[in-house]
Order: sequence, then structure tokens, then C-alpha cells
Amino acid sequence: MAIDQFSRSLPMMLYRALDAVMPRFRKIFNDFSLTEQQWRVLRVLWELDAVTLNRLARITLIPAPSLVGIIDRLERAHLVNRQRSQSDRRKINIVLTSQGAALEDEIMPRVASAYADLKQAIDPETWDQLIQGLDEITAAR
Amino acid sequence: MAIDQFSRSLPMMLYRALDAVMPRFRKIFNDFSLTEQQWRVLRVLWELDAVTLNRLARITLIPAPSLVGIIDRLERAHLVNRQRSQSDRRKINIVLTSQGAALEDEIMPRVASAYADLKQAIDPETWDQLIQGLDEITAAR
DNA sequence: GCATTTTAATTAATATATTAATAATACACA
DNA sequence: TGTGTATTATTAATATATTAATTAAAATGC
Repeated sequence: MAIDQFSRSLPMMLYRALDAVMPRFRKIFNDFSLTEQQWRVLRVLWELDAVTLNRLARITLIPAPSLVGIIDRLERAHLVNRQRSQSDRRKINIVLTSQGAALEDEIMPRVASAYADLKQAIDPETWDQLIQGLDEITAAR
Repeated sequence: MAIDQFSRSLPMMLYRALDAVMPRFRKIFNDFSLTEQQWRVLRVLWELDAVTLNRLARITLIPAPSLVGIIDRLERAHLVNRQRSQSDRRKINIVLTSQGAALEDEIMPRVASAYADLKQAIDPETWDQLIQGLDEITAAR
């Protein structure tokens, strides 16, 4: 059956792994009325004080045009603000509101716990080899 | 830098690997005016004669509601047809048109070649360990 | 047989992805 | 100084993802 050749291709296996892994996290995000992408933005802002939209796009792997709408909705939810950069007026810094900052303590423990559960389900050596393989694929040009 | 903890989390590394791998294939699909999802559907139909929408959803990892529109557009492009099942009239079989079948010989060689290039860029043992790691993650419940 | 429950495909509403184009600003440099 | 070029964010158009609800048909229990 050559259908196997397709189903076990690297891209399909990557997609399948994400399908297996993400629902447990999305359940948590959903409890806070956040989408996965909105969470990624907050997750970065909890570490970095002010980030331009372009840089945020690179770090979150969210395409800039998508990010525009995502920031719109986070702004509407009073979790972030846009601040025009003074030094380069083309740039816009995204910053947390106090509400957005406060979310960290509520969400992060649950996500960290779910992540620990996931990691624990896998043999440590297999995990390391997986991460290393992903690094090499990402670097392969 | 705890931003690293996020960027090197398993989900982000999976997304990053896909971002690194897929553009080369999408370029090929684009030459035939196909989206990645449309290609996945055709790829499966080239192996299986008639597949119900639900089964197609499972194999392609495309959510059924998305698949409805994807099949609509493939039908409009005269590449597939819908056929109501006689034995169970709830089911709909998706089948290739002659045009859809003919595409295989044009696209598959180019995709197979791109895939071989990708695989060749990675150390074989690393590749195997990556595949095995993805299998374990997918199985981890 | 009939009511109940399941299943298959679809619709609906909202959010995001993809690709190309655009407006405003910064920059290089003749 | 002004002109061409690159960069940043955004818009636009189309396709897809996510979740819940709906419709029609089939299976199931009694």
C-alpha cells in the first residue's frame, strides 16, 4: 500500500505529532478564552518587555499579516497595547497591559504541568533524539 | 533567556521544522495551481479509488468541515467528483476525474525528487531517530 | 414497528494562513 | 537636495482551521 508512503512522509508525521500534542494545551487556552496564537503572543511578551510586530512574527512563527488581526483582538480584550516607536516611526511595539501581565500566573503553571506530563510520557533519550532531529531538519537548506 | 524555553519547546520546534520543510513543496504545488491541502487529497486519491469524505479527512489530517470546501474547489476545477454511496446514502465517495488522475504523472516526480533531496540532506540515522521520535509522540496519550 | 441514538456530511461563525499589493517612513547616495 | 530603494505595518482576496450546530440517513433498543 503506497498510501503508507504518504502517511509516513516527514511532513505528515510532523502534522500528526502536532495533532496529538496540541489538543491538551488548547483545552487550557480555551479556559481563558485564548486561541493558540493569542497564547503564543502573550507567552513571548511575558519574557520580553516590548517587541515590534515583525520580531513577534519571527519568534511566534505567526505570519505578520495574521499577527495584525491577532494583536487587534488582544487589544480589544485589553491584554496588550500598540505603541508607535519614537526612534523609528515605522515600527510598532507591542506591550502587555497589567491585565495581560497578570494572566501569566494563572496560565503558565497549568501549561508547564501539561508539558511536564507530555515529556514524562516519552523516554528521555528518544526525546533528545527527536529534538536533535528537528534541529537538523530546520537547519537543512 | 526564558524565551528560549518557549522557542525550543516541542510544539514550536515541530512548527519550525514544518516551516523549514514545506515551502519547497508548496512551490511545486503552486506551479499546478494547487494548495497544499488540495494536493494531499489528490495524493490519497491516486492510491485509493474511492474514499468517503470522513476517511479522507482522517488520512489527510484535514478537518472534515475544511474538507467540504476543499472538495468543492477541486470539483469546480474538474479534478474530482462526489458520488453518493448506494449502500449507505449518508456517505459520499470522492473519486478522481480523468484530469485529476492525469495530474499524477506530472506532479509526483517533482515532489518525489524534492523529497529525496530533503532526505539526502540529513544523516540517515538522525532521520530514523526523528521518525521514531515522532511515532512515540503521536502514540503518547 | 416506533422512538432513540449514532453516524456522515454539511453549514455557520469566527480566527488564522497565504500571497500580493500598498502607505508611510527610513536610508543610501549621486 | 532630491531620488530611488528598502523596511515596517497594514490591507485585500482567497483558502483553511476550529468549534458548535444542523440535516438526513442508518443502526439500535424495546
